[in-house]
Amino acid sequence: MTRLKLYNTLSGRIEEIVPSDGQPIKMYVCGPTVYSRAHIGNFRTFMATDMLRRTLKFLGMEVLEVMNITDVDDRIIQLASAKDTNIEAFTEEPTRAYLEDLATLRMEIPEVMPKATEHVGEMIALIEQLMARGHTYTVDGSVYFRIASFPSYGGLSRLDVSGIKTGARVDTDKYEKEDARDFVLWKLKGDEPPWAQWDASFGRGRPGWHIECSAMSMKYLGETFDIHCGGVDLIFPHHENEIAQSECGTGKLFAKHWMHVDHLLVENETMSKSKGNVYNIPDLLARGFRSDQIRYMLAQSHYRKAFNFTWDGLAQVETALARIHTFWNRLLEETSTPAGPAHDDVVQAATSALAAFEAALANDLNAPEALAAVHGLVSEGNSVADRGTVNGAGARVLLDALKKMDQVFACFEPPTGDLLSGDEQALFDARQDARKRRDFSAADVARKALQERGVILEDTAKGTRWKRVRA
RNA sequence: GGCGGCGUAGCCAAGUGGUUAAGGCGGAGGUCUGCAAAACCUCUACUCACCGGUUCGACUCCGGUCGCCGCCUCCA
Repeated sequence: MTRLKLYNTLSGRIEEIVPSDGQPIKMYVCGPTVYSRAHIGNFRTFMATDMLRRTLKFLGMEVLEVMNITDVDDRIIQLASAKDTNIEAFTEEPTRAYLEDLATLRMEIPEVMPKATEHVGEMIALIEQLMARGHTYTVDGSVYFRIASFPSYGGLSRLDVSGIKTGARVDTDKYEKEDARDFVLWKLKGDEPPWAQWDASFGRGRPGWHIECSAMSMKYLGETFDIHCGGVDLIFPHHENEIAQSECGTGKLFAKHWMHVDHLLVENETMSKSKGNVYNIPDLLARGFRSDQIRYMLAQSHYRKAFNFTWDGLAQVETALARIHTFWNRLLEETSTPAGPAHDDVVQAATSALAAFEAALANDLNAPEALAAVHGLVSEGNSVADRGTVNGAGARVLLDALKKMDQVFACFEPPTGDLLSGDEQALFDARQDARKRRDFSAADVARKALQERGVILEDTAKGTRWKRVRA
């Protein structure tokens, strides 16, 4: 079995992912905070983790993935209060929208998607454990983690935390801490509404942000698990804090492997509401792009490199992906060609493309290189098809290879189900009639009319095909 | 200031201490076609920000310069 080699933030090296005997690969992804619709930057990260889990499966491994839904946080409480509602009602829509977007992008649904509010008990238990082991202190009823009690703190981010001095930063928590590096595990009941408070042995209040990931990951994956994923911005302090509270709570190694996905920029700028460049999935769909094109765009980049989203780039994706779709359709048609064994060069093309594809992904999820293998298959396949040496069996071999690759990219299969409208169908038929009469000027009029509606025609030996392009 | 990353053709983007520096988009020419589209063929970086160094040999390793970016504070 080919092993996946993945960069590990913890060691700073590329290391193999090896499942514990008989166990699935256990991965945790820091999921969305459901206070508004997730944007394409969020999905850049989640697309990378989707590619990770699909690659693991492609390489023959089982996967157990947990992705949390953060449904308690200051923004949520604030927004829900302002709307005179509560957490459950307020987060319902953003959560639904998130799941809808995941489906749109054909991301596999993680095996477990726990909500923070449903795991406050586990968080309290972990905090009690930390208290018992002497890693906490309490100020005005709020419980803090004492970083001084965890000497290896800072190992993930390689930050010299001693430089972070008390009072050296703006403390938005408005709670007093012994040391600025310390972080809150439990916030004492303040002026938040009753629906944002929970009872704990150490006082009524609400959990800090970091504790939920520790509690939920360990509940479903065990105290030590394989891969922990998230955006690069979470390395510090979130993941650093997770490690501290988890390892101090259990005395065991928390996550073996840390995968961090770099950010997405829009036209070379960071996304921000003031710039008006924060796009979400419905925004892109509204511009006429299809979900498979959006998926291809997000999946094509290397996860450890900043990805620059541009409208021009998305337009380039349209053409590149159309080439693959056209090839797929061509193979479907060729499979009905008379049988006989597949030619050697066809089998060879499929085999070597698949090998290159697998090797690329196994090498730290090198998506661009994997895509090169896909396009290589398309080129060679088209080439032999043009030479007429692809019979039904050969086409099936090529299509099987492409389908195999699509287990990871999930956007190579041409969109189906799209139909011509009545008007369009009438124009299409009229053109076919005109062509039969060899009245080509009439035929071209019909084609032009269809083109203006975004329908492009292709006359082939097996009939006339049509496809829709962005108007 | 500290830590880290990036700079490859018109655009996007891989890559390696040593044969012709992947692939896609775009462009040029050709084949095919009623015309197109699709596809195929040929061409499109004598060069990998710049300057030094190490080496038999560097785009790939080291040092420096310039430029861009991220983190050190909530953030995918």
